[in-house]
Amino acid sequence: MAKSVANLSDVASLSGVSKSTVSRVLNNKLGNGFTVREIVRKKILNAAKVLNYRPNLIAKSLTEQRSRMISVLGGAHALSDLGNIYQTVINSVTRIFDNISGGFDVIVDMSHHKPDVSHLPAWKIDGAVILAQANENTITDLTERGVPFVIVNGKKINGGSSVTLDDVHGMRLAIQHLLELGHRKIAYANAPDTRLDGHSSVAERHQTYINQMSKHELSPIAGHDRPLTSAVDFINEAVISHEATAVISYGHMNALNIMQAAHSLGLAIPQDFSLICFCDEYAANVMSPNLTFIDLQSKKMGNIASEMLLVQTSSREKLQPKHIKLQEKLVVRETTAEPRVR
Amino acid sequence: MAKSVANLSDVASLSGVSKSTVSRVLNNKLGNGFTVREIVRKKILNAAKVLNYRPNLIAKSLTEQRSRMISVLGGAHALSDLGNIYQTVINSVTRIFDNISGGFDVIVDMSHHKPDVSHLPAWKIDGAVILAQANENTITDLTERGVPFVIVNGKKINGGSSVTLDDVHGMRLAIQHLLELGHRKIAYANAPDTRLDGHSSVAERHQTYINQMSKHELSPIAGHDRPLTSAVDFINEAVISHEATAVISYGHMNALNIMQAAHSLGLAIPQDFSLICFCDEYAANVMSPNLTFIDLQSKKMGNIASEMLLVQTSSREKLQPKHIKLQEKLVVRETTAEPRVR
DNA sequence: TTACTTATAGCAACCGGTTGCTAAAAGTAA
DNA sequence: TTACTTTTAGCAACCGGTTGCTATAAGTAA
Repeated sequence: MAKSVANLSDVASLSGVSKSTVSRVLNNKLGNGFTVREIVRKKILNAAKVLNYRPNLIAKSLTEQRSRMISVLGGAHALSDLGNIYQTVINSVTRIFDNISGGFDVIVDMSHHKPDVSHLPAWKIDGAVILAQANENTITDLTERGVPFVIVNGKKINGGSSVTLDDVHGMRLAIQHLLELGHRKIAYANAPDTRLDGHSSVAERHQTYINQMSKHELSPIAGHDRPLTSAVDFINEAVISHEATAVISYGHMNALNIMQAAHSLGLAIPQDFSLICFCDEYAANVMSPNLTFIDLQSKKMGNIASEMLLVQTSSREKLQPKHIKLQEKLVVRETTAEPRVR
Repeated sequence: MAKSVANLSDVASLSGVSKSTVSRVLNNKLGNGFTVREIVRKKILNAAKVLNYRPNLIAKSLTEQRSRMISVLGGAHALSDLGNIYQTVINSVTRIFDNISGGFDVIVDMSHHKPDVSHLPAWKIDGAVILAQANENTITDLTERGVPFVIVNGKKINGGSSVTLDDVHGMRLAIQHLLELGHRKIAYANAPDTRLDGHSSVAERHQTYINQMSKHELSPIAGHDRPLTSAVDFINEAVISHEATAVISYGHMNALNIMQAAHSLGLAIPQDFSLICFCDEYAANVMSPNLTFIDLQSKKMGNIASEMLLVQTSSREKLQPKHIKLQEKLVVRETTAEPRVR
């Protein structure tokens, strides 16, 4: 066997017609001044099957000037925490594009790039989903090449669409829920240090916590303004010393640590204090007891991002970018309750 | 602006030489009967910079007959559990290929494929890493196209290399450790139902548990032969009714559930029972208290797989596949101790 | 039978690069 | 000055497809 895989010419010579005829038949591009007799058509189809012909997509995209590849940039974020929302986003993006007829391949970039280098793959892509953020070079690159992109859960950028979350609203929901249960001493477990540098959620949730507490004439509980490093220390300070009856946690990993620490300190949730955290349904579901949480709508973000990208890639002219902000939702389960009377 | 991105011809005409000269200069393919004057060289380099020229990798790989893409198949496995070993494998594979000079792009396939369809992307790839398993069509495809591949933590397959774990040895280590501490009633928390259908680790760990117990003339504790669905039920049965003093857990998610359930039942670890689980360092590190675990060597698997693939892709002729089996290791931390005297 | 349509299929250029080979210019020895 | 090397760079084919246009065969009306 000289060549392991057959190409168009092989099919053409086996069926005794020209390359162009084979191409048109296999791609069903009849009409437009071109036809074949049924017998020729059968012969070509048969030859293709016999030779196990697969079009070389590289050659194809060279002529078509499109690759049918969608790139997800920043996939490494999905590997950084146990079960963060980006995993869910990736899941829903791939699921949607997999089901498009005509088939897009979704390729996820997982590399850990230098900050000053474009993240884009060197080949042509038809669109990109950016998780959280991408460096400036990547954006420039995208813009220059005219590749449509959608940012998921990150800052809006000129030239691209975005789907973001309303963290202010989410924090309000959390505090309101706790207030309604009767809590007054509400602590906040801030993001750990390792969190994506300066992701807006860190500042927004924290700032809103402060604002809302002050709006209700309550004082923030000590510990809110430092990254959470030791959950045990945090509980000792906020819950034990300062008598907080509820804790709002930046994310599910914080919540996990706090739950474990509470147990080791002999505290029960929600009997000794209530716990509420920001995360998505998937993360909340694998924890026990079932967490009360502010739903980060990750699946919905993925779906919307995909739809937006799909519209842009299939349209011939360049469309105006769209920006969508989703409302976070409160889901009440087992870790919040009325405060114990002390 | 007619064209958004410059191509070889643009650079050629701006610098007043031919395409071929530009190609050779930009790729540094001098020698071999070809040279340029320094002045021409400078001119070309400059023109390329001015036009912000980027080679079209699609065209390039068409002629070079290689794409410099490595595909990781079965990435969806990495999204199924919180922090499973495949995340670590993906991390180390991308890290290694990113650092190769000449640059490989690692693209991770995350889609949820039908079982009867090849997982391979439709374009040419230079190599593949298969996480756990791939369906038959994918393997056939790989073989026909002559793409070298390495299976990580899955069954060996003719035509490809593999890196696997010795689960028998791992389970022996776990049991031996517990025996040495003085445990005699050792329970096993089997994989949950949702675990990759029939992954060999499920059967191997379970079977070895049975064999080792019997070898030491001990009886398996009830519950070992059913998938773990409710950790509370499991503890009630194995630890409370049957007085197990130690639990070996199939994976870290089991362990997490068992720890939470233990707390809710008022049992302390390791005071009331010891817990040991199969997982990798990453998963073990994010749990508290620090788990005693059988280290699944995920980073090492990723590294070895990458090295093997690298050798195969860079060699001209087809190399003999290699199969490597790694020893799992016992890491003793805080969740195992001598059994309490009852 | 002739003239004009319509059906059928191939030619050849092109997508954006790479590379074997050849041609022209410059250098060097005799 | 002539003859032969060496330096320098371009021609054109090729990778594996797509597609506008044209050529030929067959069909139909007059």
